[in-house]
Amino acid sequence: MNIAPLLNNITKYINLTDEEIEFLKSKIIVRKYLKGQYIVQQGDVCKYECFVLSGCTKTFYIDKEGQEHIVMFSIEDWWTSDMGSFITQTPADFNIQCLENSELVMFSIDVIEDLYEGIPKLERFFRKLVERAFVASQKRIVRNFSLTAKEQYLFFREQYPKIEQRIPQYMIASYLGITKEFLSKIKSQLILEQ
Amino acid sequence: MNIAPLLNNITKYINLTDEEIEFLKSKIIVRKYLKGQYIVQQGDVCKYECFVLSGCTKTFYIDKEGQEHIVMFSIEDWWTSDMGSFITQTPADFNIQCLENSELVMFSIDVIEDLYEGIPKLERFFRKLVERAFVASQKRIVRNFSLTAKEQYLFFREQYPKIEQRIPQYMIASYLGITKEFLSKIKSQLILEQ
DNA sequence: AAATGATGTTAAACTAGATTAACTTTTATT
DNA sequence: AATAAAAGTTAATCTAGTTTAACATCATTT
Repeated sequence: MNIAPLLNNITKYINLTDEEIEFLKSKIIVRKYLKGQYIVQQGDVCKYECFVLSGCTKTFYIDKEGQEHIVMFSIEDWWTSDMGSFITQTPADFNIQCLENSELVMFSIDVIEDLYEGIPKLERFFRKLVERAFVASQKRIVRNFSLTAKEQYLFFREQYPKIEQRIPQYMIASYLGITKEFLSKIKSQLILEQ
Repeated sequence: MNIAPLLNNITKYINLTDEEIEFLKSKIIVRKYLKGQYIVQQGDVCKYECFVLSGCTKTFYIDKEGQEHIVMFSIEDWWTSDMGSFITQTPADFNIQCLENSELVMFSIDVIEDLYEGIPKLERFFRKLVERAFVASQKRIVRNFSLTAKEQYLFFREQYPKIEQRIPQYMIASYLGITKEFLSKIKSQLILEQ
């Protein structure tokens, strides 16, 4: 198992000694999932924070009308979990499902706590990670309020060009909070315009 | 200056010794603002993370059409800042303005860094604080996608009854992402219903 | 008490995006 | 190659929420 991408990700924010890396390696689990498999199911407690080594996941929930709403996608080098469920160990609001065969590094609550004990610097790493996630989430709220559907789609396309190619359009529509029919209309408008 | 509410807030997540409390006290600044004064202005670098001892603030941005969008309110016992600007020390997306005379504990970047050095446990405290802020932000995105304006208003009223009473309706409309006219319509519908 | 400005309401006309439904294209399975 | 299933398109109709504009109420200042 090659966890170099994880180490790269962590050492963007903090430095690790060789012993710390060994300690980290001794704690983590790498797991493979097949396309379609669930990492977390709405209603269950989310047991892991995950780092994506390869593959792609979607995080979504099913509303009271049975409609699916995609909250985020995660590809290589991203973290994913239902953080609300994970930190409080209460039932998850979200499902996390693999859209491709994927390989993930899994951090259980116990492992995370052990790591914070053994490598206190990791507390800083995760603080910075969540700070950035929070800022991204705030910016998304802002976009939802001030951009039209077309503008949001253009933003998405520019921001996540790699994701767009790997994922069916109807899922992108769901992520943007619009119907697949309307996204289709936006795309045909964009073609006419250029 | 009575910073008991701040200490209470921190000791919800971590314990502090008497020396640590003294160290903390030696570092922080408490500042008073008048109604209408700005704590942060869009375009400036956000210099402080703030804890509200008393009063009330709104965090908002002005979009390209000159329209104001309120992102959050903060009252006693809440934290506020433009975190994106603060952690990267780049120009702020948001304004933070006092809606009432307010008293705030101000943490500059340097002070925060000193505190992390002197009281490493604070790293944990702020991690947990931001984790919760992130989860709340995610849940807000979910509500934006799956609730009607009326449902969102009812949720707001239930969740933040104290805030609703202190703030003009048109600001609540802005926070909910709807026009003041439509909120007015919703309210008159609610009166007819009961 | 009058006047000004800020806040809130009502109603008519409008629009971005949803819904429905029929159809086409692409991909996967036998 | 044939079939089925999944993904994407088009168009007509509908609706939640916006826009505009006129008016009403409340609070503050003189």
